[in-house]
Amino acid sequence: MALHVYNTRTRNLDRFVPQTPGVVRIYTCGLTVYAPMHIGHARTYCFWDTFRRYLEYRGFHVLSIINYTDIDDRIMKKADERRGWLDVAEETAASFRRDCRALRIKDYAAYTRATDFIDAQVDMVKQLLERGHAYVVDGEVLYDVQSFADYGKLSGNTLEGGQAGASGRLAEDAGRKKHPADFTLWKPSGEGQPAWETGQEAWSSGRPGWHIECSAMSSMLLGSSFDVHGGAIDNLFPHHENEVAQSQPLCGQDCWVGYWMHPEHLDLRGVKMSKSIGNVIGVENLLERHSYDAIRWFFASTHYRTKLAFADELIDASSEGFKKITKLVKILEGRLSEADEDARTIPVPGIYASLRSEDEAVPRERESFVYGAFGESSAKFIRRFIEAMDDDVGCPRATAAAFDYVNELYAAGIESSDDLPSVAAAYRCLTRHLYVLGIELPNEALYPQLAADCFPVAGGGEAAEPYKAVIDRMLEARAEARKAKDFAKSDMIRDVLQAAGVVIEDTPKGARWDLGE
RNA sequence: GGCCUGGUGGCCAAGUGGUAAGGCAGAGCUCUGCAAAAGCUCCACGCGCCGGUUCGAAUCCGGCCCAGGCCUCCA
Repeated sequence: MALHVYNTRTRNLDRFVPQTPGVVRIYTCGLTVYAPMHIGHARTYCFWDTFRRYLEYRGFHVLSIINYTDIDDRIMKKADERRGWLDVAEETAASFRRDCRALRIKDYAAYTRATDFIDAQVDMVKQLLERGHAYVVDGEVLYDVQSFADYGKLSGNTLEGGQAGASGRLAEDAGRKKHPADFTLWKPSGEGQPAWETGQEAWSSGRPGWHIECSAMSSMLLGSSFDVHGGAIDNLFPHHENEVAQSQPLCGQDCWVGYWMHPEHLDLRGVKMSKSIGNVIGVENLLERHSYDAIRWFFASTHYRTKLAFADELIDASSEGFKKITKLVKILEGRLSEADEDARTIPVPGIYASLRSEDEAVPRERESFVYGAFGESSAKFIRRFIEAMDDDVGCPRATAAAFDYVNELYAAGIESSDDLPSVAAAYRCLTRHLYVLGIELPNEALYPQLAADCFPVAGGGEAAEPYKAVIDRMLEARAEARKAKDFAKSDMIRDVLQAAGVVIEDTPKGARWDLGE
């Protein structure tokens, strides 16, 4: 099976074929930068990051851009005499970047700001007016939805239906709008608000409407037609519907955007998170309570088009299982690090290539994951992983495959295996695939190719060094005491270490220790 | 009023015609001086309810019940 994704445009699971072979162009609707990133945003952007990582795993070159809506009433409301609206926008954008990095969301090729593309937006409004898709009322430019036959096709909201609930505004807009669904392309700015000159008589100065930004920026940077347009489910209507109405008539292509993908929302115990209810959890706050990898694993455990029930206890439960995986990685890392480079080198390269099907883009791995004692398990895991991810980015099945893989490795005795090349192959296989899910476990010495693609580690790992010698000495003393069957003494030593947060496990090869959480 | 999801074991969650993945929690066993870790075994005769199609349905069709979302700024 080749990669397929659910396409909102066709309401179908479509085979994923980018316009330019080997290159995927993605535009993602970003935030309106007036408040910091919250847990819901985190889910959305973690999904897009995983999607991007999987495309890259599959051998595609990905060009993805994201926007900041930096001109908005809510931003201006936050401004005061000390901080102008642009400062508010910039500060919020900077915090978004920080939060994204903390979640290991890879950098986008570009972060566009709506106010940097005013000219492109004005130009687009002009064209829409010329083509008869828009009209001017009192200096405001409105899009004429009835001029676009396919209006409503993307979201399923037809112009005929859904007017009852809008009756209040209907009266208000009567005589101004030709149709209640007509939306703003450009509007005059209020008193003291930022305004741009357009050089037009009928709509000389003002600011852009929300929908025109994304249309203008995406087409300008990615081309008149591109592969994937993202955002989250709430953007489907009206935002994406309106974007199509604006862009399709001007793009000169049969189809403006090939694939529309809409990740579902996250909700808190059945209640939608919203600012009015006051149950918004910021990313910063979340990261104080859970590690980034526990969060990403938790996100991966539910399909992106399924509503995700969120609660701290659910992340805790999920990370209980996940720990078993990261723990194995740590154990393997420890064993491999102690060995010479020669002893752990994987001798036969290129076996991985045999797992590819002919018609697929070529994964860039050159490492031989499938090797030696655990090769069978690794091959099975890779097949299941690809099968799951090819089927509409099926992360939950990919995580299940990872659990089974890890269980098989444990069962095959990898913990105490002296066949280090085999251990190294499994280690790479596991960490490389966790990487796709946003779990980064880089080790410069053991897997430099992967480490090069990971975020730099913020030196926490070395903190234990000064204590290592002391702990090792105490464990030696404990081993002697156990040998002499002086269990009172050996348990005492263990208690002391445990009180200090050192977790001890006895293995056939001696005691193993780790710093607990 | 219109449009649209979803209801799977104590909890989370996969699974779109072939006889219920995975995780958490729970039980027993093995190993161990003990503990920890790991392993093994067990844990939904049933997938909201009622009908129907089919050799066969959690999966398709019809009806019903329930929960939720969107139609207004929202990831």
